[in-house]
Amino acid sequence: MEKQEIYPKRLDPFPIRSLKKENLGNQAFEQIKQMIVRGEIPAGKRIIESELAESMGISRTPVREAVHKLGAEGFLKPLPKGGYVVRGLGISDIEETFEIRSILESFAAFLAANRHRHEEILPLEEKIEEFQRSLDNNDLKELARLNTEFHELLYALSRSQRLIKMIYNLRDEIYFLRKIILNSIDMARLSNKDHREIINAIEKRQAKTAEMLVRDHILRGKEFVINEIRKGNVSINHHSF
Amino acid sequence: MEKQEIYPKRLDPFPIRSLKKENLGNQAFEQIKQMIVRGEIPAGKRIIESELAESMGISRTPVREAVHKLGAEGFLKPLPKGGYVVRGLGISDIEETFEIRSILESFAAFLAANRHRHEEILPLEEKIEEFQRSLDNNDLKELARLNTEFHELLYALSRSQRLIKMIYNLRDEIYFLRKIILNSIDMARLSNKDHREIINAIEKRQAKTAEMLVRDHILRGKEFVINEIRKGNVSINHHSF
DNA sequence: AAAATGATAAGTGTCTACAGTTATGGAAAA
DNA sequence: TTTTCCATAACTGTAGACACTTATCATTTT
Repeated sequence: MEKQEIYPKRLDPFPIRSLKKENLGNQAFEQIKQMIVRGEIPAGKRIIESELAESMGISRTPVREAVHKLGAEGFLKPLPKGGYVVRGLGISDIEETFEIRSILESFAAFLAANRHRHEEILPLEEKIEEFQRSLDNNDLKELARLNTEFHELLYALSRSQRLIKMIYNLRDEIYFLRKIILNSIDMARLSNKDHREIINAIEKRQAKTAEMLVRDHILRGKEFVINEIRKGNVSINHHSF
Repeated sequence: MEKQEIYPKRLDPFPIRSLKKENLGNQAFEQIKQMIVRGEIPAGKRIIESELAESMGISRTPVREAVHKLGAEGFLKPLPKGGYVVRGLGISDIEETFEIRSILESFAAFLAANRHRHEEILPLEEKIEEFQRSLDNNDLKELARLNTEFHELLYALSRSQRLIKMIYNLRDEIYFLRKIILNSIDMARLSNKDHREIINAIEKRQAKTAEMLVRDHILRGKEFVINEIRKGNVSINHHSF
């Protein structure tokens, strides 16, 4: 077989959290991470530093830096004799990730209920309205973005930088699943209903209620996703060998 | 001032989780991490790659790899114009870390209650007994090790690799605080009493009870530590400038 | 045809060199 | 003496080279 691995260019916007124009190492990190979480590099594929370096027009050094960081963050799995492969996620990995998210995000909601200032609620309500409008217009492609923005606003209210970072990391790990729920119009409606209730509880500083609502929100999402996978409506990354 | 930064050698054993003899990059990672969490490199000190490289007898490349990973994991804070400084922890960082730990570790206990096999309880009970003997003999220097081993055995029962890794990371971040609680004989006794109750609940598969016990266990630890810091009995890293 | 062998290619880990940038310190100017 | 300015030193980021290890594949051997 010819050496013709092509790494496709940007499909749709991936949330780059730290977009201060960075050095090559960090740029490489974000780009490669995108390719992985989107499945553009299939699970099980070995990472070849020189290949990536060439395809990005830079030297191996910054690529290497990026690859090792991705290894440390769990997106790549080290091989016994050096190098990495793209990690694949089995159903139990996905369940695990949803469950930990349910713990962390519900805790963030708990903190948000206690710590938010009143003015900070309005932007969240606006996101909910916007989401609703997109639903009513059947404009489904906006939903993923609005959903992400809603959650990011929400977590910020927890005032816990560490917690937020952990949540983002977990979300990125299952980035490729993010649209499954919202593609079902019924689930999308249910989701926004949840959001309303969550904001309601937070606004009234009912921390325990908010916590419980978020936990159930995420666990319902988990059940739906797992079911879709089991029914074969969604394919998760398979090892390419 | 002369260039004479000396990085002291190993004081007491730091738990190296992956001690398969690694490449220089990973060795450097572990070594530098130790220096940081033990405060051998003071908070606020800028990391100088060539300095570390020389002191470890290797080139800058593997050191650089290690330093960047430590940056990604939060042990080092990036400087606006390149390079890193050792991050310092304020009281609120410490509170934050304890709180997230309380969430994650209590969840691990919840899972452990549901997922453990019966034979796995005995080793935990033995650790508790050993801890008790050390207490009775006033052999306090063993307590930190036994405590760590107990908790590691416990988390393993959760069968959730991701969760365990997150817990370890958080524990490492406040490694330098680990002895404060156990240095108080009263708190150490209380701690082992907690451990007994926790194992009891887990053995009976009372998941919710175990969860609650662990949460309170950790939050009590937090209160104690914060108080010691406030009273000035313990000094947390200060920026060296 | 299957298995063993060895040359070659592929790939990581490590080192060194160098460019560009920021900090330092001392001499010149006020 | 204090401030300004410039040369120099100190570092990081990036590239490229090389050594060593592992995989590949054609050729020989059985």
